[in-house]
Amino acid sequence: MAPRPKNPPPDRRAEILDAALRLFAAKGFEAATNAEIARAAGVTAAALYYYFPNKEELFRAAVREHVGTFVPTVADLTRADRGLESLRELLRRAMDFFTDGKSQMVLKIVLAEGPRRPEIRQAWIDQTAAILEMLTPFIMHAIAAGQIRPVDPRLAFMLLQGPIMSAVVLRDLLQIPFMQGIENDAVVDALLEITLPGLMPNR
Amino acid sequence: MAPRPKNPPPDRRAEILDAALRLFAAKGFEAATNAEIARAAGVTAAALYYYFPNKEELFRAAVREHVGTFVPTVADLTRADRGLESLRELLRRAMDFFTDGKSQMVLKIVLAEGPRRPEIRQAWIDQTAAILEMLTPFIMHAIAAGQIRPVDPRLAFMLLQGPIMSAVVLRDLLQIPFMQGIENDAVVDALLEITLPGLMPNR
Amino acid sequence: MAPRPKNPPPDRRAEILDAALRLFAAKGFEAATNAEIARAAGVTAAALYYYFPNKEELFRAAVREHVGTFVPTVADLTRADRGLESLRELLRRAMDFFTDGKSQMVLKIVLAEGPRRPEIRQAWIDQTAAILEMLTPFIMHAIAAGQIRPVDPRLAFMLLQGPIMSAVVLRDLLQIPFMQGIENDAVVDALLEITLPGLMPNR
Amino acid sequence: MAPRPKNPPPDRRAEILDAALRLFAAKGFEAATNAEIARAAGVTAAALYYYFPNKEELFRAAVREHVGTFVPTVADLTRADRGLESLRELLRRAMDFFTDGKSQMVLKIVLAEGPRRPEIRQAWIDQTAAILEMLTPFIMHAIAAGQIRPVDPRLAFMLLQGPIMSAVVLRDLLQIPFMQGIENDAVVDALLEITLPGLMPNR
DNA sequence: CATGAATGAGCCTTCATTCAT
DNA sequence: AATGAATGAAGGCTCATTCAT
Repeated sequence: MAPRPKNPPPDRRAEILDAALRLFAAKGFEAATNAEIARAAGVTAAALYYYFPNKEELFRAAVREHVGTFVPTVADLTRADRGLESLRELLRRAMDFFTDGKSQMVLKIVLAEGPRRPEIRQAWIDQTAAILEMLTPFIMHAIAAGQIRPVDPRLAFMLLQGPIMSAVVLRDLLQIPFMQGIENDAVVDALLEITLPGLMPNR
Repeated sequence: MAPRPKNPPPDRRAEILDAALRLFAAKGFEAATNAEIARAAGVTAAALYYYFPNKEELFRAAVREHVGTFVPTVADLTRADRGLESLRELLRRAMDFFTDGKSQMVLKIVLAEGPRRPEIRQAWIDQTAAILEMLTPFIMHAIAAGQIRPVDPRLAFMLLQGPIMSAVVLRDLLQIPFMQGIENDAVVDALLEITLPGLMPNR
Repeated sequence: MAPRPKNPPPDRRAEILDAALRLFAAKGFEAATNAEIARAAGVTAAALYYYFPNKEELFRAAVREHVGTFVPTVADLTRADRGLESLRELLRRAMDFFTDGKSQMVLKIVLAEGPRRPEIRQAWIDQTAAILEMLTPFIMHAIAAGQIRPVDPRLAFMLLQGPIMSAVVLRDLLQIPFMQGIENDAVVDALLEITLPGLMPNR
Repeated sequence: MAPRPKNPPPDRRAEILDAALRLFAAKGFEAATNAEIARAAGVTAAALYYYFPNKEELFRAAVREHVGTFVPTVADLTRADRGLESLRELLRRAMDFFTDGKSQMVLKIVLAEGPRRPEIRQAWIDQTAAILEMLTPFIMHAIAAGQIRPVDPRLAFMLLQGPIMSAVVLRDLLQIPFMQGIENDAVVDALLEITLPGLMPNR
């Protein structure tokens, strides 16, 4: 007899996490109700308690699931250190990453709940730390190689990441009309053509 | 059944708005309860309804009170157009402004509730629009004068404002340990010495 | 110098009682709020407490003002005992009386609150008692005179008053469509031509 | 946090409706609180919201449940048209029906809330319409058969139903002392012996 | 594995009432 | 004579959570 693959095994847990992330991002932790999440996941509110001890944990799990996803990308690019080329690629990837739907959900959540929920903040801290730990030696190396001028790596980070964040927040999250129509590439190009040269050593 | 403190007739409305802003920033719209806000303002929850029709309106009023406060500063500096000097001053002032307690409260609220509350988003949009309307001609003028190279003013805005936002969000709102100890001046200096030169025309 | 008649002295108390009656009839005791009544009377809610000790008393006063107004009419007609002629006149007057706006307000209130408010019920009891006290001897007299057949005066009362009440309740208070268009006169005529003959002794 | 009585799974919904009807009749819609109703039904106030979307709907459901219960009786009696005999029976049944506890609750509610709540009024309208639709041809038929004299069926209705309503309202709802002790039979007899003969054609 | 039924706690809101002015 | 400001008490409703089935 043939194996019974049956219709795709409904991964309830994943479905719930998915619905949860969506609703937490859309309405915030308090305003998103268990009932709503459950409905979106196709189960009953009571069912949530089979998979998670409580709403708080469901929330954490949903966020954890997606925070830190960008770290491997950074790892790859810094490891294969091709200098400025890697940096350019990194900026491109970062911009694309934070333009993705799920990333924006997480970002929304982190910006909204991070300031008041230690665990959320911590998750973001961990992620940032991981990235900076890889980026810092990379930048130091570039400085030593005379490719960029000596700066506090944290400031360099802000200078490069800030505009990306600004673009995502103003254009996507707050949807400021004036900022609509600015392409991801335009932002990255501006970084590459303006900020990056500024970072280079005066000849 | 209803005694009442008397003596110095304080500005209840202002006190309530103050407490409201504080608590909304600290806990979010949903999590901040009327009772809490009232207590912080030294009145009863019922008193809130004497001054505002409901929680929602109190919230809006509290936010409106402080959104847009930075606009006059931009107006002053762009009007007295002293070129790059004005821009430098503007960056310094912006950094200081968003480091102020009240501004950070508003920022927290806007980042948290803006994506889901049209009125909040609109308030921020209006503010940004006002600033950009003054900044755009200013930048165009600088381009015409050959002081900076030709760029989309919106991208210039992102390049300059992004790092400020990044600093405030990462260092102050999310309190990422790695970012602690970075002074406002350092950020502004980095902008002035790195991004700004990058904006200048190639010699 | 001429007398100073000034603009009609605002009889606040009367205005308040008026507004109160209107609103109590329209929305019921609980649903009619002090603020509403006050607004309708052109004063502040606090002002009500200058004229009445509390909402309850205002309510009673408003009802008392108008309950029993029909008694004098009955008194006149039974005193000047012109037999059946008086009875006919009485029915006509009763029908007209309860068709009047204020009477219907009171009736609405009595039917709604009477069953649960002893004072209201009592006011109605007193009124009914007064009427029956005058009507009973009148009917007894008519029986003795052989004008109507011997019946329990209370039943006679029901037979004659019931249809009037039915008309007012069904047509005016509940506004049953089917009953619209029935004139007061038609009801009175039916009573005079049908019930009254039935009351007469068999020839 | 939420234990619960179990054992005989009683019909909660019915129990709630029952308690609701009782309390709404006794204290009116506004004055009857959810907590009270719930207590009377042996559940928590929150449980009401499991079965009904809100207080208003609970109210409607409770009333609807019992309005119109008398219609089938009328149907039976008019269908099996035994002329005046049927009418006599109908009056007897009507009197008994409206003397029943539940009917009086509903009547209280309709008289109290009908004038201000369209849905309640409508329910009563529908019921009355149903009855009149059966009664009208019945009366026309009796007229045609020369059993009663030609009258507007609506007036005939008032003449017969009015005294019943009067009896119930004055004796039972308002509990006017003077009207106590009047038996249902006495009212029906009066109708049969006085009003009915009046309705008959003059010989 | 999932649900239906139910609850306790708490929140927003309304309202009658007070009292200094 | 009347009001503005404020309150205490309560009410309707929501929601996370539980548990027997």
